[in-house]
Amino acid sequence: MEFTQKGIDTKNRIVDTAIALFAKKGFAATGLRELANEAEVNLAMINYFFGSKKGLLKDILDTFFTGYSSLMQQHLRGPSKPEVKLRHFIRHAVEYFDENRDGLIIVLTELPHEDPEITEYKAKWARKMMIIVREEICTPLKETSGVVVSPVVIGPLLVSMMSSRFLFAPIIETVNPPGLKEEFLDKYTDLVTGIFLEGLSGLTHNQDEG
Amino acid sequence: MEFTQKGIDTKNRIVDTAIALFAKKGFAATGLRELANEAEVNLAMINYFFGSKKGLLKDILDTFFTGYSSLMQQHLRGPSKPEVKLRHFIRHAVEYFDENRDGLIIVLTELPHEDPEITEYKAKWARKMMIIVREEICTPLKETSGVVVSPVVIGPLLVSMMSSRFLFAPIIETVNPPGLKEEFLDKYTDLVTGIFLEGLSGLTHNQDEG
DNA sequence: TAGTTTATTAAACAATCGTTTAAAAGCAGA
DNA sequence: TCTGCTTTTAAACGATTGTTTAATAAACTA
Repeated sequence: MEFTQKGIDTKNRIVDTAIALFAKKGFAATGLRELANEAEVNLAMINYFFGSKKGLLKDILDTFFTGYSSLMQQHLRGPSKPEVKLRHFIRHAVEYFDENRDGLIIVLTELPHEDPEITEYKAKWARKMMIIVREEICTPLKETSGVVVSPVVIGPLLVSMMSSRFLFAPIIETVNPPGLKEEFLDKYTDLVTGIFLEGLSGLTHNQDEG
Repeated sequence: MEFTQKGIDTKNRIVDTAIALFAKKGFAATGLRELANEAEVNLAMINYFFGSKKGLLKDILDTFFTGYSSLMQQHLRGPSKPEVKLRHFIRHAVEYFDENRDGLIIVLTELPHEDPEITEYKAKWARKMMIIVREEICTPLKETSGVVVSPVVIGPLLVSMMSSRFLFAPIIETVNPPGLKEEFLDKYTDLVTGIFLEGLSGLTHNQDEG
């Protein structure tokens, strides 16, 4: 079964609106008819291209994980010192999260939920990422600084820090009107990097007020 | 409408199993019939006590927010230095998260989702917490250290750090079998506190391997 | 152009959803 | 025991769910 150009177009249209809707309303709370209408696509096309609703979710998760995993390979692997690599990685990861806010929200909100079809799949990615964190951060850190941390603790901690602003964004923007600041991303990256490496006491002269 | 003891019992039974199911499968993915069966309660009792499914969710969110907000009032308010208060607060918050893992997961996974009935409600709590963070952390930090951070950035960041392990727990435990370590909570608290205040470079001799 | 594959459509499928109803049961105080 | 209130029950409500089917349209290939 080969896809033609027109087919790819509608397939992308489905994925794009699915990402937006799943992030806004949640995966389970989003109906396929609503999705089909929003994407201006016939209802049956979703099952035609993705087999099932969960197949569509898997496709979305896969895209996000692939991009994130590639970022880890690219910036965390290598002989440099962990602190140096972390600086680079955090900058690119935050940027990636910003460009894929909805995908990030879907991943984080669906992560804890048990679903036999999806769980095994998520575990596969988790394993892959834990290995990198262990080999590139935990082990070197132990050898050079004597600091012993587990990858299954420091990994999620780092992800949570980098994604915090984006996960809370929908509710924050109802409290604090969206800043629309050009420099926000840089400031946020500096803050996360600074705190992760040197803590609150190591911060000097950040200004992201507003 | 006054509740009798028997009524309170079944009401609690509904809430308890709802917390477990909502955390495990997600709010929208959990059916009321499944919940009623699990709680060994008649289906109609849910609407009888909580008005609607969303009413039940609100009740759960409210309990969690009330407890967390109380913790902020208790340990963040006061004349002590921010660093000192933060140490105390983080310890108690992590403990609270551990004792209410399922409630925490429900809050975090439902947070980003748009729902007119719930959004306004969540915003009310968010506002309340932001005020405390601003007055007790951001402002003092600015005056003493010159460090300028926004409460809508540092607040979510701190929450994300403290909750990271619990949010990722379900998927991590499929990769790394649950440790069941008595001392884990203390180690985790020390790690979060240490990184938040002094960063990765400030850590000395943590061991939570396994 | 004929033949084959891919894309799209409207309609129907059975199942489940949250909610409501009206009647029965349980339980209090008088 | 009777009265008024709370709790519980079974049944049905209409709406919506994800999925499938069979037929048609469109696109590509030889």
